[in-house]
Amino acid sequence: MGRGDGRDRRVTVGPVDDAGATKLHVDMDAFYASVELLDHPELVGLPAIVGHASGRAVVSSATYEARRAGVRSAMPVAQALRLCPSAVVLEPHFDKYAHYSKLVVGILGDVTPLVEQVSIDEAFLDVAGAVRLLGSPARIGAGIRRRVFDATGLTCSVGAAGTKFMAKLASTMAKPDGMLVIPVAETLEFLHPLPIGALWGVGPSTQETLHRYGLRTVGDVASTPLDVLRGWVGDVSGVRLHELANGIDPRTVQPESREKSIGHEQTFEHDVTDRAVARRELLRLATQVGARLRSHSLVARTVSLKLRFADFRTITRSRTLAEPTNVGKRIFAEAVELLDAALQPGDAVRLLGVRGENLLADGAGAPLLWDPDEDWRDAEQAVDRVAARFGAGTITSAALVGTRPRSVGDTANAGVLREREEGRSGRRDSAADPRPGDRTRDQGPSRG
DNA sequence: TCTGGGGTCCTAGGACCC
DNA sequence: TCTGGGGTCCTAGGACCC
Repeated sequence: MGRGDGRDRRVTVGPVDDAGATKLHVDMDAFYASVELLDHPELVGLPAIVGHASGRAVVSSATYEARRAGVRSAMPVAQALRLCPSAVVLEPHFDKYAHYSKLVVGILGDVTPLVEQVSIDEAFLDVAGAVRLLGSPARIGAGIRRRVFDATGLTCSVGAAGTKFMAKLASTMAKPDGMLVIPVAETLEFLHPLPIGALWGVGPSTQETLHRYGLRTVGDVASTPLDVLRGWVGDVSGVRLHELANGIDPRTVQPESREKSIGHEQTFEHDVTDRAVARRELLRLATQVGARLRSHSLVARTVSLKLRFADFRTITRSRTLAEPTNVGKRIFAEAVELLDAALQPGDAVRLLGVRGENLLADGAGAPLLWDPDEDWRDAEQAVDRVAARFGAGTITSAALVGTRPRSVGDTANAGVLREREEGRSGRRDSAADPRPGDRTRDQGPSRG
């Protein structure tokens, strides 16, 4: 019944009560694969997957033809090809996806300013205030689908319901290239027959826990006493699951969201035992993180290292700094110490990751007069240049590294600043000090 | 041919302060 | 002198989402 119902309502230009269904979820269909097919029209209707061709790659996206053969995203490409040998493997082009994503978000922004982009291919809209001007939620949804297709040649699916969770459920059921309105009055009727995995936040682990207690459907969760549920899955998850299962989702559409962490990670093509190779990769990652922090005008107070070993065991190590930073070298210095402390002789490393956490706004307006990822000696020369131009004492060391000047009298000496930031006693910095010749090789060939 | 890369959120324990 | 309790910060791990 459930699925049949969904199909029947896919075309919503009918007597569907959409008045209260003012939360919309817009989800691009097989986004990366569909974008790639724009450039490969000869592949339309054929199985195709997007992913690197390299050994450890996984599927980023797959056409519906490939999905029919069992291909799923996050599946190893090799496994996907076993399931679907005729599938064409396409290299991803993230710049293209970002481009189309922007076009779509622009269209959504014409409907209402209340657009919350959840990922590159998904967004929520609150259209409660737009209905007077643009018509009912179903009309608005249909308009969005038409405009997106006209502007990009890509299809999307739209769900409309009374809450974000139900809207997302609706778009999922409408896929591909469909729209589904779930009238508020029919919320529980839709929800309760679904398997518990349909609940937002229920993955394999929680599902197994709930199965152990005999729960199979969302309706089962809804009728479980809250306190019992909390005992099984924890206080916060218990409350959330109980609410969602009863059609309650207090989350509003949040147009602006600030990032809480910025990181990069890389799985090696082959596990790495050479410490120097690992450090070089760490420097590359830290440099990227620093650059992205600066491009967002942020500084990180905590540097975190992620390490995955050959056996897939994964650990994280983090350190909170006395002074927040967005300087690649500084991030690298912390990360490499964490790495050296975590690594045992002979360890084979599968993946390295660097992340900046505890983000703070960088000082507004402190201009970068020197590229922070240049050598420290350049910093000292920069100090001289700046002093010559503006007069000594007009520029602070903080401005030099892109952080907010804390006191105008700060000494304009990067060396002093470096010592202050590395303030903990007894720390040697040899590990943090790549030898001169390393630099060119750090950029490494290999990628891409 | 085992298992990517970008994130968020929650839990739990210890340190530390009052 | 036999040991409370709350709050906050930090760290580590893990579940989950796209």
